[in-house]
Amino acid sequence: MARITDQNRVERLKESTMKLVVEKGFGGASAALIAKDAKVAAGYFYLHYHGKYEMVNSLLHSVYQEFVDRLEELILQASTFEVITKKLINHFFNMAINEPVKLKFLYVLTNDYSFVIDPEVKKKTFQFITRLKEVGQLSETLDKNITDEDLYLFLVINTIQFINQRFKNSLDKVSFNEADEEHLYYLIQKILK
Amino acid sequence: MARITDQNRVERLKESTMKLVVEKGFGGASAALIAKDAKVAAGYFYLHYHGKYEMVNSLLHSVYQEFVDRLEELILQASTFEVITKKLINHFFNMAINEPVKLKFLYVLTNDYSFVIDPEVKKKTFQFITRLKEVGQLSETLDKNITDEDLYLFLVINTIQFINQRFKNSLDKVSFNEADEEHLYYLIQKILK
Amino acid sequence: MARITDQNRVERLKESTMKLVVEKGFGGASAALIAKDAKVAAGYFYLHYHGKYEMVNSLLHSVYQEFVDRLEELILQASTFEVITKKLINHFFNMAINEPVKLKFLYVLTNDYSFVIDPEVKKKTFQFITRLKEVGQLSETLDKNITDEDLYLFLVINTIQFINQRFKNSLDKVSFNEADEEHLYYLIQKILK
Amino acid sequence: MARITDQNRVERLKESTMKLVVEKGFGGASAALIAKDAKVAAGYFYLHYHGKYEMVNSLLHSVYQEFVDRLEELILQASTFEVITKKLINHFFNMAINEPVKLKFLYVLTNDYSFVIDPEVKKKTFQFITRLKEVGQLSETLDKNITDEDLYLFLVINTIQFINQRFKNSLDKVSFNEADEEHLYYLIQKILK
DNA sequence: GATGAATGAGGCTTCATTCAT
DNA sequence: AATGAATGAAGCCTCATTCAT
Repeated sequence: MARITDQNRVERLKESTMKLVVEKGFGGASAALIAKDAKVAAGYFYLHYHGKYEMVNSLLHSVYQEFVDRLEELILQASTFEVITKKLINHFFNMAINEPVKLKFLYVLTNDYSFVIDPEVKKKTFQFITRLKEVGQLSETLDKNITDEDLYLFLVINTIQFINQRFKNSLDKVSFNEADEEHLYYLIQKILK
Repeated sequence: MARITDQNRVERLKESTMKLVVEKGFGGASAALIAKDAKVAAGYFYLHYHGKYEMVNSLLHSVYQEFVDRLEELILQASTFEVITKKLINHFFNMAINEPVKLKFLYVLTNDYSFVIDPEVKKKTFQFITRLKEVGQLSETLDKNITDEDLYLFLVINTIQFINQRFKNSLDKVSFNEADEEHLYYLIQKILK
Repeated sequence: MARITDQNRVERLKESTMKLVVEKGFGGASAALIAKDAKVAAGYFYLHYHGKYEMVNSLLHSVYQEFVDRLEELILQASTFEVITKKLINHFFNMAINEPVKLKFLYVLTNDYSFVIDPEVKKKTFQFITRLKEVGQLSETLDKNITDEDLYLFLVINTIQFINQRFKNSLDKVSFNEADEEHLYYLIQKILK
Repeated sequence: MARITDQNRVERLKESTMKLVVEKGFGGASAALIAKDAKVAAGYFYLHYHGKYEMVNSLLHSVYQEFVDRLEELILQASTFEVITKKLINHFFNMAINEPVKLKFLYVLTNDYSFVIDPEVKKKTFQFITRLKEVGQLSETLDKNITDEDLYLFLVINTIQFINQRFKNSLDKVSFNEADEEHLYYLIQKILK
């Protein structure tokens, strides 16, 4: 019971942190504000993290890790390049719909020189990307000129940018449908050929 | 008569601001740090701006405006879609080589929910983008399925992301050559067809 | 010619200083604000005073001195206690009408523990007050129980308070007429008998 | 559970604020100085007030309110005009003896154009003054020519001025005895008749 | 004489963090 | 485990003052 309460607290804290970091930036999201939004005491998160930076960084990594896990999962399922690609794009669209704050958080912090994804994690990510590239090239569904960086750029970064461009340009709630997803996939596969 | 405003001071201030905002984020780039880096008195920039936010925002807009001006210039020169596209990509590569900090600054702040490009400026930008799309579609060098947002995403955002991915992944000085530019152009034209 | 210009500058500076010290207090009346209001360069008054405090203090003393001079003049004219009293009250009402800012300035700074009238000047003032008391007591127009301090309190401080109470309680321009002056004189003479 | 707000800290803060505002004026009493004098952390009072001005203003109002409360109390006790008057004067002498800083603080800030007593409070005060005037006039112990403003001036402002004149003119500790109080009462009742 | 750009000490305030409860 | 009162370093900014022109 006590355990459950605690998990709720931590969960609320994470949600509030992501929301406020997105809205106000790392500096603008004060510990007091986050705590208040999460309905948690000001000093609460020092029981779980060493400081504000560590908390945000740790959140960033767990959000990023989710993506890496999904990427790994897709690679290991050993399906075709097209399917993997499609499913990866779908992964981000699902986030956009179900956890928009999380996706915005990922967007904001990955485009920042003061937060850097752990080199080990990045390395592992690129191992999967390399693997994916090989899958594509073997089946001749991927342009030979495309490097790992290109693949990452168009598949991952671009998808995140596509969605966030929508979030930013509209003042209302943004909705994404299958047509949007198809459209983006259409564009991306054109590059990757 | 009194001293004339020293343009070198102002210039140093701008450079230091961009550099530190890139390195440490808006919050991490303290006024004292910026002033020190610019070899200027602590309160100096309050003679030119109303506050730190205003200074950074104003810098962002003037950097963004440079891009818009270049875009306008290219559109008005009435050349082909391909030439305009190529020259636009070249514009960012030139920035990457000659003014890397400025490009990083543009990258960081355009990917942030707490800094927003003035709607009027954004609107004007998209008028040029629309114009460019029309040029492309008339000459049948641009895929009909591509929207304004797509064009902006692949031509502008993507180019900035491509370059910054390089900056981030390498610890050393990054250099770009014509081959890189060609490569990116090759990829982009594939999408735009 | 140059001399005339200069005198105007200094005069404007004094007026602006008094006005702003009244409105915003000593701390709130910044040197820049005063200079701007006086249409004078920011560093101008350092040619005449050693600093802001010195300027305000010197102004206070010259305004206070005006009163002392008037008091002396009245005493030396060797008229009756009643006439002197009436004319002293009239002196402040004239200030209220013709130089309200000056009177407010005097009011504000004399009711302040951080500005103190020079002991020498105060001493001299009380010599005149003592002299006045003697005049009153000799002619039996002044209550024997009244001390120097009482006389100063009711004649000087009270008159200033009477006028400033009016200034403060009304939002519009305040006007004083002979009836007001008569009324105050009536009240004061009741005390002094 | 967390610590309970330490009322001693708050009390010390109030004392130090009043003391330093009296000694150095609002501008001269810096937040750091006040905090140090109160033996409290630099940012402490922002937990209780929104800023320095608000703190001082709030203090002024609570000090002024004490006087209004006393005035109300005296009016409601339905005694004679003379008794009320005497007790009111006594109220200020008690403050002078027991809480001299508080009285100086009241003196300094009520004689300042940048601090204004809340109009509602002022209005209520004058309702009591009017009531007092009526009491005086009904019992024919108050001169019919005396207005509300006069009554306030001589009873309240004057008493405060009388005491503060003493404080200012003497370098040593000032003491007040019953004779002083009698003396002032004697003078005031002469006016009010 | 007069200006006003520039300085930098110091003001007000915030806020990450600690710790008594 | 959780709270929130308290701290104080550090942030942003103002402004009295200087001095090159």
